[in-house]
Amino acid sequence: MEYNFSEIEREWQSRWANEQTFKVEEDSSKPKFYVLDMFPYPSGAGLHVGHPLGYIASDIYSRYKRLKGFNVLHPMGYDAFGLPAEQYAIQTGQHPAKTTEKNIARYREQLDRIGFSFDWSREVRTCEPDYYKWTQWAFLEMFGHWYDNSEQKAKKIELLEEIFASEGNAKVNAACGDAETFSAEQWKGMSESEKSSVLMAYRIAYLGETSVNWCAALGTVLANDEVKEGLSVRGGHPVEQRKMKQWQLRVSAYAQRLLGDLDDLSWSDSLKEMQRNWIGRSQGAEMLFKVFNGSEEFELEIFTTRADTIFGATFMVLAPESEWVAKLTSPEQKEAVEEYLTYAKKKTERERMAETKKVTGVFSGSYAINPFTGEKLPVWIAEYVLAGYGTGAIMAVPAHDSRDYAFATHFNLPIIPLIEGCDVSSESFDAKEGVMCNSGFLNGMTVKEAIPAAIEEVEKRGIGRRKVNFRLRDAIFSRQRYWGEPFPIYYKDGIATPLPVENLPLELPDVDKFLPTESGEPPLARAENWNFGEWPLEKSTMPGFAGSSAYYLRYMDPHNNRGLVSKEANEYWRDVDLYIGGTEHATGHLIYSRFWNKFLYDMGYVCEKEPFKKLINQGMIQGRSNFVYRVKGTNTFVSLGLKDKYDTTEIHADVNIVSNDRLDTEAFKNWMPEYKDAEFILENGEYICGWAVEKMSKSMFNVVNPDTICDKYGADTLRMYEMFLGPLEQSKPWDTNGIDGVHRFLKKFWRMFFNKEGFAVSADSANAAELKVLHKLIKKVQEDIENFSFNTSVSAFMIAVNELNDLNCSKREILEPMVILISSFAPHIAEELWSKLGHKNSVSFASFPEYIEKHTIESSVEYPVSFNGKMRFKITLEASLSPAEVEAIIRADENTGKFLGGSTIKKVIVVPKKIINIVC
RNA sequence: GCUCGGGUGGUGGAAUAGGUAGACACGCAGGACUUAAAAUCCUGUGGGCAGAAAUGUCCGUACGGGUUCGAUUCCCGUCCCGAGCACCA
Repeated sequence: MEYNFSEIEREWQSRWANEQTFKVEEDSSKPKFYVLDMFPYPSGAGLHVGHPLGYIASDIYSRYKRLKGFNVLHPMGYDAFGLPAEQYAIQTGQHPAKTTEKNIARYREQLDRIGFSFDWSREVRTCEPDYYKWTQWAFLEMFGHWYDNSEQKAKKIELLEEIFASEGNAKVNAACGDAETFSAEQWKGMSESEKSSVLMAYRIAYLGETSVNWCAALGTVLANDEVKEGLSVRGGHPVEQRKMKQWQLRVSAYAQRLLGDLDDLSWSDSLKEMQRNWIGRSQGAEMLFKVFNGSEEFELEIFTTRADTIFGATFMVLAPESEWVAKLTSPEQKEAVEEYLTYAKKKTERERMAETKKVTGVFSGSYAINPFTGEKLPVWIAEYVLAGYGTGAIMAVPAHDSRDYAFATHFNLPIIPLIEGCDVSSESFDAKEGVMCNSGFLNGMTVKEAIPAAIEEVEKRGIGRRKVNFRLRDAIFSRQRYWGEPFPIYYKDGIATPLPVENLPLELPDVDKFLPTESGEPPLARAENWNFGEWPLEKSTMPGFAGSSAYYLRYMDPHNNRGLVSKEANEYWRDVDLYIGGTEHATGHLIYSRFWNKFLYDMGYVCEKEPFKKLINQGMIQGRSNFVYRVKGTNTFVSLGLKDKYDTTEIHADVNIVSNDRLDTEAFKNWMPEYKDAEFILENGEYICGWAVEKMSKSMFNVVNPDTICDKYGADTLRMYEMFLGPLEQSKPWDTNGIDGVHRFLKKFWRMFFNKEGFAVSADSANAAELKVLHKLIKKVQEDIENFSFNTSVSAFMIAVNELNDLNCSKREILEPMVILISSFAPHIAEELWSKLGHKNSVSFASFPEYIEKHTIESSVEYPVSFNGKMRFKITLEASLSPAEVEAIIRADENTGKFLGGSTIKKVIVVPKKIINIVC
């Protein structure tokens, strides 16, 4: 009987859907396991074979855990708000909701064909009001709270108002923007509007002026992680810096916790490292320098991580945007400084980056006093100092900082070396090592000793203090766009006021066009009556990461209309045990989600402080393009091996008409009209194509649709082949060349259950050799799945089937456990065989221990023993033995090196170089 | 520039608490079945040398050193590729 995969797959997919096989409920009798994929943005292009890679891996793991007796939550949904749908809407006038709906339907169709065990009853879509109600709710919670640094916890804003009313803000240690110190009396004397602007500086979701990434082409601001190399990640449009009033989330308040809690997560080192870099903790000191502008004296605060180099500070530098610039510019320098400021302002972020090597700056006319040497230090203004980091001012130590060095050389400022024996004649000595010199009381200390000693001295003199700085900035939360969550905020007499919770969700209104208004207002300004009562509503919408920040919580309890997630559901499912997704979210979604979760944790809404316990980054699937070579000026194409004999042009050929790099020449002629009359110069009767690894995209004609693979080979083959392609976490090109091998394997496996008459599985009991194959397989596959080494487990199946074929084995005792084992990888064929074996239930819930665990005897034991008291040998025993039995056989006499109990050893191989293998 | 990965046959990749490198698969070559093709099955397949053959032997995990009885694996240096961050003081 033939392996008719299309019929089998169609039948089982509809049964799983009809019987809701994978629907889960909270069940306290079973341990929970939560497996999550990063949900997709449903783009118009549909899925290509690269997209499901992670979904296949997570599905294999989910099915495996289900077999192991876990109650597995494995949901799927759509990150449905976003720029592409809106851009498409602007171009075509079609409502983004419509295109999104259509794209989702297409995605769902494609996903269903691959045979995933998702619980679709829990599907979420971020653009549905029932869903974004809770995104808006979380925003209001953040608006209603402030962050207490002393307790490292978010607290209610009402509490802050009480503190202000009773003692002012002097003692409040909060994460906040600039706020003048005031007393309780002053607070009470403030107007509503003044109070509101003070409180705004403390809120976790706040409206504040900040330098933002403005993308003119998209007409909106972008978060730092949405900008790469000065261009927008979506669309690649130029981005410039602008000061604007925007909604922001005080992510920076959580910097230390986001950093610290990283240690306990099972994430890859590289991903953790990326987050650490992004958070960018640096420990140093803030120091006060006396500055004099010719008429007035001030104290200028700077930040440094190298307090030890204070004796080498020869000048000071201010960021052009620093508020100190105005105070410290002397009348003589006024013109030069203003000219420089104009120059710096006009530069876009992109130009700045392109010119990082270019040294620019201007002298302010003021001087600072080095508190340790008493030396007069000129204060400069230069764009290499950033306003947003530290205090926007630095002490420059050219001998030991390469940027200061470049500046000092350019403007001819003094350089004082501070490390014994270092050479600073051509470059600075940046390493934190060596012994200090020219440094007063620090002389003779190593740098490591000098740093804390210097800070201690600074603190003692009362001119500074220890300080930790973070690179992580608050997240810009407004977008001047249409297709996003509206803010539940209205402006009452100009004061930002939260919408009452009972008015949520605030639904996205209809507009006539999706463009900004003529006056530059966001598209929501076009909506009719976009007001709350008589007051205008906020016209920005929330960014893409808003909806994806808490979706994993919503899956736990997706239909709850009283809360984001009920306490019961949350306490049962707790956190994501396994999260699979791309590394491109390392500094975006994965930071925001963790922040969002920690905030909800502080509120007591969720019970785990981290959302994603284990995280695997699947590699990207790149495209593998094929080329044909057209002889210049003709319509003749020459095969790869002969192309050097001609003058040719390389042209992309559609990979779907190429198989094993052999071109289907007839299909090629029909592919495009211009090739209709193409002629070919063949080698050995075939046209061989060239190939290259490129991004998978339409323009390269290398996009492979999973549907095509399912039609030709079936979903089970697709699933196993994607795993077989290589290690999950490695990026690799999609290459259909090897898929026949996997398909052949499934056919072979299928045939093991049949003879000429039909389905035939023997009831005879298995012999030792057959059991050995099974045991080896069970051990290997279980180990591999636990280690996410799916490619080697596919190999293990192939080996087992080959070995059993050699043994002519078709015994139920062997085959039945194999069906269960393979069901994670190839669920359709497994279900079919399982039902042919006479089982009524789905193989997904087979009694795993009954079949598998009774076979998990160690089939091969590697046992180290000591020999001559010195050397260690590895002994390999190729038999089904318990560790105790093994020990009885191979225990060696420490002194003589002779093996005890040697009578059971059948064969001892001593190969050259004294390696010993023993076969029992 | 800094950080983190990674360099193994014609190809994708196995094997690292150090122990017979190249599992498995693709491709290729030869063979069986077939009028033929497809499908299926069998054999061979890192390189050099010797041999009619079984086989033997030397060289081989980017390159150069080191530790070790023994290194693809550990250490030092060099080169190359990929990813991330990038004036963060």
